[in-house]
Amino acid sequence: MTTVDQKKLEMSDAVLADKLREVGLRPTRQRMALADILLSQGKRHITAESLYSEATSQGVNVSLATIYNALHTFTAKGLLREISIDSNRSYFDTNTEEHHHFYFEKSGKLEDIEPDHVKLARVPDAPDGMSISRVDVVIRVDG
Amino acid sequence: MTTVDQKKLEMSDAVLADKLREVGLRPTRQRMALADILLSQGKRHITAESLYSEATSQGVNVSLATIYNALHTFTAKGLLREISIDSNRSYFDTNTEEHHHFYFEKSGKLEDIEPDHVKLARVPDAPDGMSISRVDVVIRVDG
DNA sequence: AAGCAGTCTAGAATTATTCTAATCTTATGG
DNA sequence: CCATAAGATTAGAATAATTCTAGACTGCTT
Repeated sequence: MTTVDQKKLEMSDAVLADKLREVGLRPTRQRMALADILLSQGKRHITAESLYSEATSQGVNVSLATIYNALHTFTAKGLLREISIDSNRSYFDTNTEEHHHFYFEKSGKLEDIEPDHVKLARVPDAPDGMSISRVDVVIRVDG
Repeated sequence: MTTVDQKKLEMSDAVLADKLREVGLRPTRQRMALADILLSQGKRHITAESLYSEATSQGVNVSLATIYNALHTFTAKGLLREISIDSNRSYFDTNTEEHHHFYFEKSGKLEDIEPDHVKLARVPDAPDGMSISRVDVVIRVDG
């Protein structure tokens, strides 16, 4: 954050802090650092490990427990979205808008699909008095 | 299998054994027992744990390692299909045909969607010389 | 400035899955 | 048939990922 040499912050600390407060989270030092990594750059697909190493390599000292806390609370508050590929591969997506993914089976990488390249012609009604909270489409390609 | 009182096998041992041999798996005692649970009843959504307890409660003695082996080899051979919901919830589906799912966030249960109730109007081309190996649609409902 | 609720941390604990290496089984070929 | 080799199974150890714990700390309100 302001503590180190951040050349091209795309979001000021004030804006980030507000973003956190908006969803009811206190802008603590660690959360600010993680929010900076997660929210002030473009859309990204992140894992607990990748966030952890990115943070530590930037000189930000957070425990792994805090990484998990942050990922979960951010997700619960709608700042992130979780995408699960298989039992041991799950990503957090910084893009929370309706969109879908390619999954590359070989590399294990995830990639956004251009929104207008997928279209659901028919979506079933939710059973009973339930409502649909989300539709996920994952297209697996063998590359 | 034939060792115990199986009242209403919906698939004879011979048929099951052939099914295994067809995909290059030897019909061992354990695999037969698991294949019976997995393949000779209707379409089901199963976890490692649920398969394990179902097997043991039927008096079939298999180690957990064998459960995982079976689930993975069956999946690799196309007898099962894995569906991952979130980092710690993943199911094996005995229905390997193209179809999609409702996921009930409250109960954690999965349910097939009638095939003609979902329709993808547009699917993107796979990048490069890659090809699409599978399309998964999971519709989350808040019930 | 003080206090409380919320947050952070290291390390222990838990959970799920995979590995190991010894033993056993199935399919085969003589 | 029997011997053999490749393939399977197993218990238990090992690993990996995530969560828990309890004490220290910090942002926010007054």
